[in-house]
Amino acid sequence: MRLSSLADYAVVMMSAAARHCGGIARLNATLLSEETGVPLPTVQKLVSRLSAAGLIESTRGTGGGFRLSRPPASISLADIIEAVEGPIALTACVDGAAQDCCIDQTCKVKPHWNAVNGAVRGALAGVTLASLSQVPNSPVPA
Amino acid sequence: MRLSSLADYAVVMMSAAARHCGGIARLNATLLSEETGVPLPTVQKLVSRLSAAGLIESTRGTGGGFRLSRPPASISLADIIEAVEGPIALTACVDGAAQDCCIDQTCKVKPHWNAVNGAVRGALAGVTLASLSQVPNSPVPA
DNA sequence: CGCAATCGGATCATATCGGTCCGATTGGAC
DNA sequence: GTCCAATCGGACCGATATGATCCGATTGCG
Repeated sequence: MRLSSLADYAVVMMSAAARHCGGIARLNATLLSEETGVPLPTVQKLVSRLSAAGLIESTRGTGGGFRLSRPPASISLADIIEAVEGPIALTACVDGAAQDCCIDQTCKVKPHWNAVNGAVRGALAGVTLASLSQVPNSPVPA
Repeated sequence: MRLSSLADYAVVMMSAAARHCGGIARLNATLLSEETGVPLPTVQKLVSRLSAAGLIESTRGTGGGFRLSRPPASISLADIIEAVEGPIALTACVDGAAQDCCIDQTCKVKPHWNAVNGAVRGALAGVTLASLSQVPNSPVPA
């Protein structure tokens, strides 16, 4: 019931990125590490995952870096957490995924997990990077 | 963002207990293990934690066992999860607890976590053992 | 008074996670 | 055109936390 520290770092990172450049300018992992205090290798790992998830766009080479691929207002905590931790599900027995759960048939609890998962996910989806960063002068993303 | 399997087992156990006896009769860990399919040692461990949390009352000795200390309607998922996993908090930086978070001062995200935690906890607190026992189509297990 | 059954705590193996390192790729500079 | 430097990307390794197993303490009954 506690998200991994990587996910926490990712939220902080994305929030810092949104606050810095509003998703327009390009920044590198080293700068972001200095800004947020997150260890550089961890930032790099997170950049990899976030890039694979399509939340940021990374560019290699000298002068490279990355930037938000979407406006901060359209990136939610759910997006970031899913990118880092995988699907948001409190239990492994989400429907659609066959499990080795030995009590699969007699389990009366399983039908209720989806509702709970949806509620949790909704709570996370309701918080965007824009609301996290509270950027004063850029309320409208380009 | 996924609760431990122990918590999952605990919910299944409590649900089974509520369904069996409605919190009145007394049952033992062995029977519950056979009913739910949860390994016996795990059931015993969970009984210990749940008993320590005050959710169930255990009795030692021959013919002992345990029973729900409260009606199923007044026991929620939040209670069970907190008993097994500790406080419900997505991050370690809940207010009131000093952290070694190096970005404590510059962290703009921290004030928002409490709202998210509250939303998640509310979603879990809204589901009680009584509602878990009620299966929509109520198929009688063999 | 002895025995059996049950909970309770302690111990150990396992798996996931977090941190670190090295290589592949790309842009710029000469 | 070639070399070099900076950066991302993936892979390896150690540490922490979790889950399962085992043994002892306690209690009721015969």
